[in-house]
Amino acid sequence: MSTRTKIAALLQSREFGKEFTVKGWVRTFRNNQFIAMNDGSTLNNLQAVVELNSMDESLLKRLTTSASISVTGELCASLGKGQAVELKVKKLEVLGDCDAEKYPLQPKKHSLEFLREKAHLRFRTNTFAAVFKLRHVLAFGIHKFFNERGFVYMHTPIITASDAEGAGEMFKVTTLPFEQTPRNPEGQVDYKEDFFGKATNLTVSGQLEAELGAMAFGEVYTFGPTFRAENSNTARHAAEFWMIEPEVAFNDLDDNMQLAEDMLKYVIRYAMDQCPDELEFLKTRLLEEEKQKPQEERSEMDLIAKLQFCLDNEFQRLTYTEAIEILKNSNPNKKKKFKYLIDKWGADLQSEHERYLVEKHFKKPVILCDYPKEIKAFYMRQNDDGTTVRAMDILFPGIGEIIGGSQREERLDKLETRMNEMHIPASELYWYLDTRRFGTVPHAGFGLGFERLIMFVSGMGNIRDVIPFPRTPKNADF
RNA sequence: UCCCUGAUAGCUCAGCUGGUUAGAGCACAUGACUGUUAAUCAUGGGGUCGCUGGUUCGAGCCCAGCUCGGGGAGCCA
Repeated sequence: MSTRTKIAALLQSREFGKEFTVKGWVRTFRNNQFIAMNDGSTLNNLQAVVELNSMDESLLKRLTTSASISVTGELCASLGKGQAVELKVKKLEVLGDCDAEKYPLQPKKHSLEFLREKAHLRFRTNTFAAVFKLRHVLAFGIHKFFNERGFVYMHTPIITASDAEGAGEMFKVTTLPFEQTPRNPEGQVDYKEDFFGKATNLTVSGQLEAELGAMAFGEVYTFGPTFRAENSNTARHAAEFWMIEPEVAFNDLDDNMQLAEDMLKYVIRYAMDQCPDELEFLKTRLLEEEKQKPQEERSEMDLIAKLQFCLDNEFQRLTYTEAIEILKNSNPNKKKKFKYLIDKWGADLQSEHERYLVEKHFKKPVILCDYPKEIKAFYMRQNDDGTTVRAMDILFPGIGEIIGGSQREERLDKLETRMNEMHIPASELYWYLDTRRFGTVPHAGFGLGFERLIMFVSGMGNIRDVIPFPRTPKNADF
């Protein structure tokens, strides 16, 4: 068995004179002498120094970008400036060659679009190493947060037969042959012949099932893949994404908003604690990128300052009605700069309105609540005014909606009436309605788009760059 | 799906009003140099100008359709 020291540990070590073995991949080989190598344990590279004429020339020729190597040598204080320690190479072995002429990545800046096409190799770049390390840390932080608060992690089904929720277009799951699908006497596809004996789809949300768990455990959360077959071509939509959906018995909407704000702040702080190098790198990357933009489009704060600002300030809470008033009296509305002008109560807010509220008016995360019932889902709790429901959306700068949630309608009669109005078949959701029949309680929950959280924390502008192998319309490579 | 925009060397991009041999930097190869930090210097190889059709004496450039990317919108997380 070979012992190897990880670069993260070695860069911290000051055991000069001691011999270590390091294994990793070449990032660059400079001056026929200096190997910058990385093993994934840290964003930082180790400099391994080959003494001139101490190694076979043909061996050094093989030190191309991304060749895998094993290096044994003595740790010493670096003579050069960029690093504190370096390894004086005694033994060098190439484990796997990498043909520099065929290997697509070069030690230079590549566009994100180009790297997206090389998704199988992009982990080897600093940017994506940082993003996907951050993704791991944020996922872990979310589990940590809920675990510390006594939530039960619940696995809701990926394949579901309930098509009544209306959260979006669904992917069909079937084993029926596309040619000659079995038909019933009316000529429709006969799903009785299908694998599950009924039409099934990939889940668009675990919420309804999570509510069932909350009625026993009190507080549960889901964290799993979610699928939407919408033909959405934007930087913040994917066909397959991960969603976190807590559901808490006895919580009202205010508790719900507090839980969401606490959770976001907890995981952002956790990422800042665990990934200082990664965030520093991404901050610099973003500053470089913004140099290309005209002055007025640049951010006022750098990435780390933005995250810190988010931690230090209360999210702005206001009702839909208050938001409409602000928008109605806003400059862009008066000067008719909005594409969709706000004239009356009841209109759904467009992206431009949300962005105005978050980025121009309040300049911090905003929680909007108490929306008109017409523009929200059937399960949201109706307010006494008869026109609004206890819904809430959390809007983040640059991202838009990062969380959507509500207090749920726990009163059976009100829920059934609303389902009727919205033509949702109660018979198919008997199991959901049973929670309101048997020991119903007020409860609330929300859905957090995991990739949108990563986008916010990493500063990446496209959802395709925060999920390893993104699935979007016309793209399911790798 | 709609609006705008783009596709030229392995990568990033320039290419004038349609004109004869399509360029640069980086990468790669060869050599020089040797405490470099995306090393530097010299030399060299490298192109189906996204695809299909059209206009024209002549198309990288103009027109139409298609494919894919980017920005915005809708749907939402």
